[in-house]
Amino acid sequence: MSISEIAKHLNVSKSTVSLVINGKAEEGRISKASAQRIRDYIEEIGYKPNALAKSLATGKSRTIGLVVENIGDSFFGPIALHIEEYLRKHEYQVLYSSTMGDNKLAAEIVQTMLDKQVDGIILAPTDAMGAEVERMLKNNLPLVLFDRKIPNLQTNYVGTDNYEASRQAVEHLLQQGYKNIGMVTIDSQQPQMQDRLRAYRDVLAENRLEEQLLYTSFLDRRGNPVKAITTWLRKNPQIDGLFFSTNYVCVAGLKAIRTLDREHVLGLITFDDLEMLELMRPQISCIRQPLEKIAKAIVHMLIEQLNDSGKSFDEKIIKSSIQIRESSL
Amino acid sequence: MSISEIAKHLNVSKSTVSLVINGKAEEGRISKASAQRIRDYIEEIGYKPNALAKSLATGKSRTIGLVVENIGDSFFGPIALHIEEYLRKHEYQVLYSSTMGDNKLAAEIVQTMLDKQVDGIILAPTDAMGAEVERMLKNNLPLVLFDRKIPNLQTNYVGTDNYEASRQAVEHLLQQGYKNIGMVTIDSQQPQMQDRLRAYRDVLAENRLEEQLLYTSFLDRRGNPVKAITTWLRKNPQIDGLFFSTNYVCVAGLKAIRTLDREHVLGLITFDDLEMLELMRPQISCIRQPLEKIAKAIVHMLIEQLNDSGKSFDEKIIKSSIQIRESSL
DNA sequence: ATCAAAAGCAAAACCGGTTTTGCTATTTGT
DNA sequence: ACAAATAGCAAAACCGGTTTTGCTTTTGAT
Repeated sequence: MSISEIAKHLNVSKSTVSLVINGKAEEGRISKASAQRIRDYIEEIGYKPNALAKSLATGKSRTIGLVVENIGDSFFGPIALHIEEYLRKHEYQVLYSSTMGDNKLAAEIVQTMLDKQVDGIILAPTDAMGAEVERMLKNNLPLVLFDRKIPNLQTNYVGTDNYEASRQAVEHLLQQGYKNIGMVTIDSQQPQMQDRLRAYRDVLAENRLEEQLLYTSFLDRRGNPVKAITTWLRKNPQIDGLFFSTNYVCVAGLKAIRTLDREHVLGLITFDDLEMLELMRPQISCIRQPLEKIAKAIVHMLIEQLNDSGKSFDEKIIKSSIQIRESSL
Repeated sequence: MSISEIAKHLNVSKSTVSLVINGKAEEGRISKASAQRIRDYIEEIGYKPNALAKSLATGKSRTIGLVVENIGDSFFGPIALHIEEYLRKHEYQVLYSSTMGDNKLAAEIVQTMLDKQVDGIILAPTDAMGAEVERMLKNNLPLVLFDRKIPNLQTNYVGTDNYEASRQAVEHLLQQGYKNIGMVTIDSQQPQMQDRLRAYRDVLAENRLEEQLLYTSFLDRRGNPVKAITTWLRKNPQIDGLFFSTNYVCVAGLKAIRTLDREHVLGLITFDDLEMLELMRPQISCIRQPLEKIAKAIVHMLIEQLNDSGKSFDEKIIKSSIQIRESSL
């Protein structure tokens, strides 16, 4: 049932009904009697406005686009949950998509969201989204990047202290007495991955140790990360400590180690916590990003920009904590 | 830039532009020359139609509402990913929300989605959503329930063979020689949980064994499931095998077992696979639901109803497989 | 040469709302 | 008693599209 039908039924005009519904009876100078009559009828038939029509008229869709790499991932999934919960408090709903790291797909997704007139976008960009992001900025679209930035571009951003936390992780392994520390990461230009890598390299260089790096690919189906890590570890038996750059690399790494049955000689630490990690024996230390805090900061930053489009860009780094779990070395 | 501005610029009418954009130049009898001129200009300025306006006019939003329990969960997250991917093939986008098992919240979420004129809804209902679901059915809204049904209500539904798979799980433990098999589940009326429970009871009864049941609550924050399970196991030292009813119950159970340092005496099997499960020692068997297959079936069923609103309700049970991982008994 | 059919498009109506404008009837002020 | 102010609302314009209708003009057939 539409507003016009209601108006017709009550012998008033659309505008009158609309004003009453939106609590503008006063300023629209609608008599209390008429207002009440309209409210009663609305209540009686359980009228719910068509949000599309409303959005078209007001220019506000009360929908936010959330673009992540993979909603099924143990980092992005919970982040998405918290983002959704915080956004709900501000009466926004979420239109989401997973890019799976695909630039072309990511660009399409963003475009579709813009077509659907989202009021803002929360984006974990793929590594070549500069053009899309610049377009959004030019259109003054409320936008918050998270997890990773676009190099050389000023935007709103929420992330963690990738470099510092990674340094601590690697230094922890050194303090534990491991001498040949390897790192497994993905072959990606994403800035957060580069920072984690740089931290590893810096710490090793400062300690005059040799790097043992393995890049694995998770994107194309042909690559088998577990196998790659297994082969690499077999070829480098001197490695006694490992730093994984992110959650799914860690899972692949652990599988590889299991194959080799060498877990007892490795000191392990990974970026990102996984709930099951604390159950593993030997235990695996990790860098834990405070997911809820990150989500809160993202939403807060977005809401600020929604309320003041002239606001200058903001950047918030949320510190991660090192979760030490002693391996039974 | 809007269609009217384009029309004005080219000295044609809105309708002409619209017809050309939508590939209806032929049937609208627009000359090839005009059509090309319009197409060229569209291309030049990179015009993208306002999807809201389009939806309002056509009555199709090309958006599907996806309501899950928790998008951060290792079952719902990956399911959501696959649903999104399949829906994209049909050019639908996803508006999602997590209910966290809250009936009131779930009802609100569904209402907001309906207000936003979603073309259909994919729903893992909370345990008291009968009224909402009936309303949607009455409105002939394309709807697919999954993971759990509403008792006594005919709807589209995709799920797994909870009862059969659970029976196999419990029987597997028996075959392994475990004599006192307990079950940990949530205190919920959700039909899929009831089916899993019933299977456990039936198998035990058939074997004249005594039930060892623990219901834990994950909903209210005050309950501490790990502690509850720990206490229960301590009080029942005779238990030598455990069946967990779902993924997060399993995680809590494993934590409890770790506290007791009793893992070596327990045969374990859980509903739902977790990627890290295969890495645990001792290994934990599981019932693995084929997530991608389930997602595919859900989307297929929804698309069918979108294309034929008169279609009768369908129900698809996707078989789960038992993933046996031998515990080092 | 004449008339019907078809081509080519403009205009208008519609989707369901919001917001501004403008008209009439009643108050208020003097 | 009369003008000005205000109350109360209807009507219209608008958001940005789609779709139907209807008006000219051209083409084809006889």
